Amino acid sequence: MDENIIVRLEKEKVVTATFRKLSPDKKDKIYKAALKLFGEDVFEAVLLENIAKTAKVSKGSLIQYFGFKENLFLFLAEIVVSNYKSCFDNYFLNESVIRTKDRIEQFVLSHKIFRKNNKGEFDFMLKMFFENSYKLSGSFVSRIYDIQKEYLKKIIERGVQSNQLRRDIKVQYLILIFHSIFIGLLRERFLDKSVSQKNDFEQTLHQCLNIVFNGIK
Amino acid sequence: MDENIIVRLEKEKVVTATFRKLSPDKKDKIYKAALKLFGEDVFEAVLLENIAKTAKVSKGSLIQYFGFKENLFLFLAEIVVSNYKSCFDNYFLNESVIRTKDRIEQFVLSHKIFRKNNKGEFDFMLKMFFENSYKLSGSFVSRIYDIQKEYLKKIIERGVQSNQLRRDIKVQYLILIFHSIFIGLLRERFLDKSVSQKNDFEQTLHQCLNIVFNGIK
Amino acid sequence: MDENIIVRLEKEKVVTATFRKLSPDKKDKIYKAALKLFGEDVFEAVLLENIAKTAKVSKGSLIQYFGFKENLFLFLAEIVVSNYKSCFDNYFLNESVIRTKDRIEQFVLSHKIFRKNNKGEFDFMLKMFFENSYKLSGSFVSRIYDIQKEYLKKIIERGVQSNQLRRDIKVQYLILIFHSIFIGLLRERFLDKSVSQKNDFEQTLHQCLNIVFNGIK
Amino acid sequence: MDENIIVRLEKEKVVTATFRKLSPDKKDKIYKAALKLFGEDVFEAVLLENIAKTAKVSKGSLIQYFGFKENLFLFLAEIVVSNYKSCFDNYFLNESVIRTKDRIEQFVLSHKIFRKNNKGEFDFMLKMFFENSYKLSGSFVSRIYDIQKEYLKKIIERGVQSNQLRRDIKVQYLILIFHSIFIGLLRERFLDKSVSQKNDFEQTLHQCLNIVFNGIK
DNA sequence: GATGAATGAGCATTCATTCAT
DNA sequence: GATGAATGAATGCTCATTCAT
Repeated sequence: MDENIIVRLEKEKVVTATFRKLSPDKKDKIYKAALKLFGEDVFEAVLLENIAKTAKVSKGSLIQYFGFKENLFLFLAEIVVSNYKSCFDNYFLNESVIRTKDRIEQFVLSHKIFRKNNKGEFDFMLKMFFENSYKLSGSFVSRIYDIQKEYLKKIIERGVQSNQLRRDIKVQYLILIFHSIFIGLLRERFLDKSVSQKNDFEQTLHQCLNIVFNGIK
Repeated sequence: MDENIIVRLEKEKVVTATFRKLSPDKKDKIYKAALKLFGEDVFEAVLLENIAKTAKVSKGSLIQYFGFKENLFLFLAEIVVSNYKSCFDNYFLNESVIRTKDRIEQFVLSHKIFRKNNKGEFDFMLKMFFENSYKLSGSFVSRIYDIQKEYLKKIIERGVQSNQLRRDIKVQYLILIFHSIFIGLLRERFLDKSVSQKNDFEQTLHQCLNIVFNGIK
Repeated sequence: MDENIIVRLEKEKVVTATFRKLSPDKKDKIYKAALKLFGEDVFEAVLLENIAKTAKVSKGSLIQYFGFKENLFLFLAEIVVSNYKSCFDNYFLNESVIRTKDRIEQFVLSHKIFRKNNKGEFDFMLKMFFENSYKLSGSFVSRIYDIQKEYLKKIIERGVQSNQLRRDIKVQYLILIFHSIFIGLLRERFLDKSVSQKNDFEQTLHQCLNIVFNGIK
Repeated sequence: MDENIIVRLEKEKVVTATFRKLSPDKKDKIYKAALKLFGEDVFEAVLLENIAKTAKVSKGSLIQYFGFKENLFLFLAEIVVSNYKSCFDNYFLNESVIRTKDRIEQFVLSHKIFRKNNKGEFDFMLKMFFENSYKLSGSFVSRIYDIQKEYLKKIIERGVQSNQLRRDIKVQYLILIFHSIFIGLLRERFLDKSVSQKNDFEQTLHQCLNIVFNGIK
């Protein structure tokens, strides 16, 4: 957990000094407990009592650390954003594919690895994307989306530079298209309980990208 | 309000006979009040008291009509789905454009008219799509999405028949692409409070469709 | 149903003129419905709605007939007392046994016939005797007990006159003993769910009377 | 208050750990308050609010201690049974009379002392015996009756052994007779508001026992 | 007179937050 | 600093009674 964030959150009165001084171990336990429970249920339905029990601290301590339930949520969102970003910053440092289409495909697919290594974070994100409730969660989603779009932007701009993509197309449109497909796939794969047939995630992604690259006419 | 739905909901114990027998006017008042408040806030945060006040009935009556708060929500969702469907069924009866790309574009754009004429329904749908909370809302979203995908399917299949679309592309992929872009646009247009620049809805839609139809290479 | 009682209850504002003017048939339906439901549950747990449904009248009518739920109960108790009394007044007119001990035994046993012919009344009485709740039910129990004690008194006084019973024993003590055993037997037979072995009602009654008549020394 | 009972009730989820950890003083205050109010009124008519006020705790605390109103009642019944039993177990340890008839008489009369020292418990028991309502109270009455019958059984069996009672009489009949008279006397003394003359409790008890011992012929 | 829709006072229960230890 | 007991505002739901038709 990035201590700089804790320091900043303390200034913003989201966490207290008492929380900052906690051992990293204890902070992490609280983070993990909140992640699990806010990833399972809607803000209103998550009880401080349960988070406390899961984190093996007292309800009183939780309040002492964050002042309000809402702040605990804000702290959580902050760390998840940070973890997501550092995970994918790192991914792009070690990216092995080169062609624009492949880079987009691999970026999306790499979320499978993220999910494997960060089950809690992934579930929380899904909850926020598609089943969130609390007014604050909107900001979390926007921040994650912005990060994702930023990555896509870099890939696309590089594709334009290297003449893999037509220069007459505005980058922002492509970002929107790819990001929408990404999110649409996520929803279909992880949430849609409807009768419509479940497509294979990888196959569908591959074909959709082909379509967008080649056109459908 | 379609009385057949009320009759069905009565059988399913979602509404009571007392509600069924209410004057259409009163039913509508209650529907409108629920629509407004469930469109503004999360299930847990919506108070029966406020719905009652808005609909100018007593809390006791509300309970008498629906038995439970949850049933009031279910009733509401049912009517919104019905209204959405009948609105767009009607739209397709009077559709004036012919080319596949135009048909998709017009379908999406026609939601502006839907929004103008059905502000409450539209806001409620956005709330459900992107800020819902309650477990039941998932089913609502799936139903609306399925309806939208059904429309897209018909347009696309016609496009294939008339040789406007390549025959080697599976329809389901195209549905996913167009629907995702549609939803992505909706989100960006109506919910995204992020710093990223707001794109013009119509222009963006037009360009995105062009891109998908022509390919980006 | 004795119309004189209805007239008296109207004067006492327990029932309204509207109720009095009802057809005997309808009055009886309401009586039967109240009997059934107040015999099954505690005053507070009996809903006017259910009585109305059972009697096939509207809740509004019930209120119109009695003004208050409590009055409906009072009416009911009054009729049950009356029915009980006329039933056993009649029993004593046709009594066939002569010996004091047999008369007491037969009186108690004849409640089996009362139960067979007046299931509703009998269950209601049990409910009142042992599982009542509402302050008013105390008065009902006392009235029934007084009637029963009156019968016992007559039997015992006759026994004294005819030299079947010792003259030095005060009648009131004998009444208390026999009545207590009667009620104790009723409770054990119809209500006691305890582990203690269930005794056969008739056999037990017979033996207990023998004991009291013969002494236990 | 027997702490072992509290521990057992905690296992049975009738009371919470929070309640168990309360100071004996506070536990007793709550017990006394519940005793008073459940002894005055029917379950449904007893308000948590009033118990809380009487015990000088908050309604929230009451719920924290017992979870449900019903559990508070169960706790209360448990302690009353326990208190009754230990009181009379102790009574029999110090019993001074010897003759069977006297032992029964003294046992019944000793309830006067119980009443003096345990006014709350006594009133609660009367309420449960004769004016209870709630389905659970049946179990309470049976348990108290069983305890009383157990005492009578021991006295009677000893009487048979010591040839004070005829050996040809089944003990269970005698238990029924004496217990019924006991309960009948209680009812007449403490509850009967009827017009029939009130008998003197002690005198009546004495005479009734005489009658049963000597026979009435 | 009959109906049943409308009402709202009333209550148990929930749970974030406070606070004493 | 940590704890968890104490609090009470808040809310969904019940149901006798009222009242308009």
